[in-house]
Amino acid sequence: MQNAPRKARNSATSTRRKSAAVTIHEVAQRAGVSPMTVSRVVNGNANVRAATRELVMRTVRELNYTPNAAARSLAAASGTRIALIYTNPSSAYLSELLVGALDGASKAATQLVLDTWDHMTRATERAAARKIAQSVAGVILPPPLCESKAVCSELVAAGIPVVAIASGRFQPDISGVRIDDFRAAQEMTEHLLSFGHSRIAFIKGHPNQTASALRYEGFQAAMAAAGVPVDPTLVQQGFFTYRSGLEAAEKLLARKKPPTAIFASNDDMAAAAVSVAHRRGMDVPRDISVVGFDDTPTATTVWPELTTIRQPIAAMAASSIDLLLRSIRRRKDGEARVVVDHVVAHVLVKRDSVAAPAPG
Amino acid sequence: MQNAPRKARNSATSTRRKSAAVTIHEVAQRAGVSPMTVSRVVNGNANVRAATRELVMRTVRELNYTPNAAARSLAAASGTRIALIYTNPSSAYLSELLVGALDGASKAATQLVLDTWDHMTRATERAAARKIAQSVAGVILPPPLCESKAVCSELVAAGIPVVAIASGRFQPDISGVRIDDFRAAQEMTEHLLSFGHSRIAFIKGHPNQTASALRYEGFQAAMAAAGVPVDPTLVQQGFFTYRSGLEAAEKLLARKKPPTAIFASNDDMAAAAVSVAHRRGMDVPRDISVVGFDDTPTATTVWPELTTIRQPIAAMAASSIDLLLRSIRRRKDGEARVVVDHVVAHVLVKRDSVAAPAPG
DNA sequence: GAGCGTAGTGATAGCGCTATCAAAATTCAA
DNA sequence: TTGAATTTTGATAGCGCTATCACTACGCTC
Repeated sequence: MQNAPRKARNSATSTRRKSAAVTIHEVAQRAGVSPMTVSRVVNGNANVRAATRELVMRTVRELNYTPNAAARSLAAASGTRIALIYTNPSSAYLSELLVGALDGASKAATQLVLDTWDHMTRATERAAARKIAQSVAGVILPPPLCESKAVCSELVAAGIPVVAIASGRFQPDISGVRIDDFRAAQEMTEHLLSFGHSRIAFIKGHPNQTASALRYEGFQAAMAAAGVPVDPTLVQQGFFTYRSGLEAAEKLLARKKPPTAIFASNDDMAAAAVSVAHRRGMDVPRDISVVGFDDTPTATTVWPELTTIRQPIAAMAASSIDLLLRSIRRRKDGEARVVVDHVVAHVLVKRDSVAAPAPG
Repeated sequence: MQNAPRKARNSATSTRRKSAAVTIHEVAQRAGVSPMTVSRVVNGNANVRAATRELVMRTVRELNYTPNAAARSLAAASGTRIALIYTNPSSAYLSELLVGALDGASKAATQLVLDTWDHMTRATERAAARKIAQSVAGVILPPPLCESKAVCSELVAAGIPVVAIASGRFQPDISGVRIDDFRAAQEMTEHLLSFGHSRIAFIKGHPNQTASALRYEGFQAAMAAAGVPVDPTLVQQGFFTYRSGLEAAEKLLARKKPPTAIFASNDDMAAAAVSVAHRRGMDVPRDISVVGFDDTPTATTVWPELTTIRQPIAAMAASSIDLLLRSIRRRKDGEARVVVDHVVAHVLVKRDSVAAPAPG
């Protein structure tokens, strides 16, 4: 018994509303393949002949096709959601991080979910990690969360891929996207030395982040290489906050023989150092040079603008999404977990906060 | 040549993956109605008999049913993408804006796309607006873009809903989510007056943003209401940047009889004022009080922390998404465009930058 | 040459929901 | 009481995508 013969779908006959967006069918038709093949290419997944892949990709580009995220997550039922978990909401590079992550996510038609974990104990962190592991397919961890053994181990145990972003050191269990903090600090120190500075003070970062140690080690290494001794009284502990920078700089500049340059482990502390110098009637950079690290908005907000190290956070975030997506796919295909350490280039940005030390 | 006998589909036999969530079908079955009726009830939409509605709602509650956002947006084909366009990447509240927008978007299974428009002429803005209008169903516009006639008119002409966020003044054509800048500035001024200040300086915001004018007017109104004359030489033009705050504060504090309080139109300029005060050997708040506006991270970064007006940007962004989605739906239903002006509550946050003026 | 893997591709059937329209139930007018 | 107007409900057909599996080539072994 034949069923209703109504069949000819789509085209313009549908009574249904029409969304203007390009669909996978149009791409398929144009490329002369089946929608399924397009899907495979777009997802970089299965085995598609190189020639076919090439053709489809070109068509996708021509038509400017973007997968519909809703349809995708509905069909896959696997809701490819990636969580970005952050702790300190006022962290200076948060917006750049978000912009980058969102950009990467939207290019890949992946849903990005945000989560703030504040004031957590190790136990609640564990619980939160377990919970998030059930609702997303991957996690991006900026510092200081990526340093938390509790969080990482829980996530790894749950089998979900994790990417640590801007964590100082490569961790054996989880992938990372970062700059070479050691090398960057070394270069910055060399920059200062090249101006003739030798009494260079250093304000350390928060001790719970490996990047802090690396930056300090880079500083030490450059000083040692130049044969300039590091005066231990010119090394102050900071915590990456403006406040801590204020205190550290205060101690540094209250000395009868203050340093001629201050290397702060991040921009906020450097800005604080500038503020303290001003309060004491010193001109920056004439009386003292100050440099920071990270190139956050703070660096260009204060006056004079800070010489600093640029971390391409947005690009790093976008590439974290890529990395994560690849891991997720691999995992779904039953392949073994692969841990990647992606080191991206930093840039020494020279602005107006460095000059040669005053003679004498 | 018999084919594979796999046949018995659906029900629990489906070879397809299974998502654990309760579906509309289960609710329908349990309630003894059709899925369509459940859909209607859940969407509060059409005409459903009260008794039926009641029954369905009870069942929904019993089963703890939550609509699948992906399926919903797919079926409704409701423009799934919303654009958030911003200009100044280092704008202090960008991250809060992003967090809020992303949160709202993910709750509604809407795709959020970001776009940066920098260094644009009126012509390129027009072109960009026309282009974006083709690829998204709605647009969120933070300042200063929401003040651009070119952008707004182009978008409105294309018929796509627009929400201006934190724009000072209600615009006839487009919906807005904002605080009452006038009232907020008024309250802040009253706060200063209540401490006994009368020589209050004001640093104005960028003249291209209506919020600037409103804040200034609020200041004037409060002064007038208190019968305190505004010294015109104590009013400086700023541009919302730290640098402009620096210059304005410099002029203000160089006077032989400096003000006892400075009301800056945003936090960055207030922070600059603090810095200038410090440089001149003045203590904040003992020698001079300084207040800001917006409650951006800057407000709590500097020392002392700034008394300021909190704009709940994240919440405003989330509610912009809601507003937009509703407009999009209305538009699809062929209903007339409705323009909403949503004014949310601000908060006067008292911190450490205000004290009574020094006697004498 | 029959048998049997193995890449590469396509046909089919949904994922959970809603638009559409027809059918059924109800109300109302005459 | 009956026919018409109205309200309420349900059956059906997709939204755009992907999981699954059948099928086609093309090797390869024995």
